[in-house]
Amino acid sequence: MPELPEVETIARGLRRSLVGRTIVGGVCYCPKIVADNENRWLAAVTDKKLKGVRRRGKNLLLDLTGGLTLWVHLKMTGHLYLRTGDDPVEPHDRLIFYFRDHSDQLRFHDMRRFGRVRLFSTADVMNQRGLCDLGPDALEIGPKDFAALFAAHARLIKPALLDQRFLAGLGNIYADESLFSARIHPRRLTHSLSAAKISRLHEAIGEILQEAIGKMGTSVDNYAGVDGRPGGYQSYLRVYGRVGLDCPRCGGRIKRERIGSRSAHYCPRCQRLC
DNA sequence: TGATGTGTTCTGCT
DNA sequence: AAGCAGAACACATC
Repeated sequence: MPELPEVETIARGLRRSLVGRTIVGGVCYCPKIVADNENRWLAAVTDKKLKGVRRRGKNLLLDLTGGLTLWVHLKMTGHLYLRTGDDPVEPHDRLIFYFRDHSDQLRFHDMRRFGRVRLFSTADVMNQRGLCDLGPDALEIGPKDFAALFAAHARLIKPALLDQRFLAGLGNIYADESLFSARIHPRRLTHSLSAAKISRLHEAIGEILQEAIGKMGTSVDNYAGVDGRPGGYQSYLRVYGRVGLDCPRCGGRIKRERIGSRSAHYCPRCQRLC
């Protein structure tokens, strides 16, 4: 499940491999993914050059010449990767862009078809729901704004961290890992945390996201970068997916519990409620 | 065969 | 108003 570090890794891969290149066409095998008039849409990006790639939370914005921006959300099982014209189309490839001068292709692959690739004018794209209502980016927010954000809301911290309107970029993996690192119980209320805990959580989120980006993301459910290489952070996970194993910090037993209708992994011994 | 998990949006409730 | 619960989406995996 791509979260901020995986999306950032993809953004960097695209910047390295495709910025400056011109799209000469495309094909869509799944109208739902483009959520629009597929033919008009693909025709509109033909002969446009990829100018740059931006990331907002878990969203990717591919800025094209002609004042156009492709908005990509990978949701749970979306992938973006490079192939050549010699590579056979794979079963869940949903959308393929062709590039000039090479046989290179950018493919959007999505087993479960929750992902979206949509085209907007660059001026308009940030007004769309899902972008205009994003909270501050988890990697960019400063300590003071972070503390103010938590003080301003009274809600369970785990669902808050997953709410992209509250803070943008974390998903289940990094939310659980960050709470573990800061020794905060996932049921704590946002406004009830001490200044020291808030500060520690802010640091933990920054450290964990940066470290995960350094490892090119976490590969669970087949995540891989645009070059097809899996990430390496899965070896460093301390609570996510480790139910019943020993806590690496205190030796307690890691628990999984439904909190806010999502699974939360934590150590009940070193992440206390009070 | 059927339950599960996953991100987001939507609806409806308190 | 704010936050929460549950449903819906789609499908491989167990």
